[in-house]
Amino acid sequence: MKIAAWNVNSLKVRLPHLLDWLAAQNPDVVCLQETKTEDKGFPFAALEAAGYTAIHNGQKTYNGVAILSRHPLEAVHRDIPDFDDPQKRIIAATVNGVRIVCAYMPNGSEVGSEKYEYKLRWFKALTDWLREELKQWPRLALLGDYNIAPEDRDVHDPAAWAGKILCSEPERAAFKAFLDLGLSDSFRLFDQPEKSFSWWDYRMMGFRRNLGLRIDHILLSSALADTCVSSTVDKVPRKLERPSDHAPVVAELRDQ
DNA sequence: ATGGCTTGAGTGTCAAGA
Repeated sequence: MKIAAWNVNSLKVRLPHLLDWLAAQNPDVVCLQETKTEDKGFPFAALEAAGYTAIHNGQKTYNGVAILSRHPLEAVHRDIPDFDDPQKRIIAATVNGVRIVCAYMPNGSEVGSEKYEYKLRWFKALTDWLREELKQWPRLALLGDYNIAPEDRDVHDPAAWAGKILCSEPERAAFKAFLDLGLSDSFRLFDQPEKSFSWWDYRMMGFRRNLGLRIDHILLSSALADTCVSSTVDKVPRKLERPSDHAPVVAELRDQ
């Protein structure tokens, strides 16, 4: 089973790229972040025609997450339970016995800001919920835009980013809390090229100069990590006209 | 140089992203 995550930065704008990418890569499951639309604006019909059923947790202008699948989606769940949050950042479902959790994690704006405090509270709530999900679903994948670069090697200029948003120690500790649940960063299960990133700033020719961060991740429970045969970043869509600033990340799982 | 692009909202210009 091939699973993927992609922050599309507006599904309305990126739908042609998404449809081309689905046809080229034929993933079984795709988790989308920043659809930036309500359910009524979601392109269910176009995705159905491409062979995908979809579920969406939509919001106007900001956020919005979706799961696309070639297989039936079961036990659909939206939002973090018992966490009061109007922002639509979580959708989950079970596909072929694998619990898929799609997350658009908060950006945080600036270290010390209100949004940063929200970010840290949000991560704590997600971690607490995942601990319970893992009891019910030992085969679990957490995919999406984490808005955290876990290590200095995930940052093009670690000195410039030291202590800054996406790289601060409390954020990295929040990422490590996922690992402490027994999840593995699928990308680091394999040898990877130096300076591998998943996001590049639109400004300053960030992509051409590879001034990026690796902030989009696929974490796998131990039962799933044992079946993982590859984990990569697909930079091809980032090279297109009018791209998302994020590239899709992809992991392949051996069938059980 | 705290800017630089892109998007959605809405039609002038700003918030938000990372």
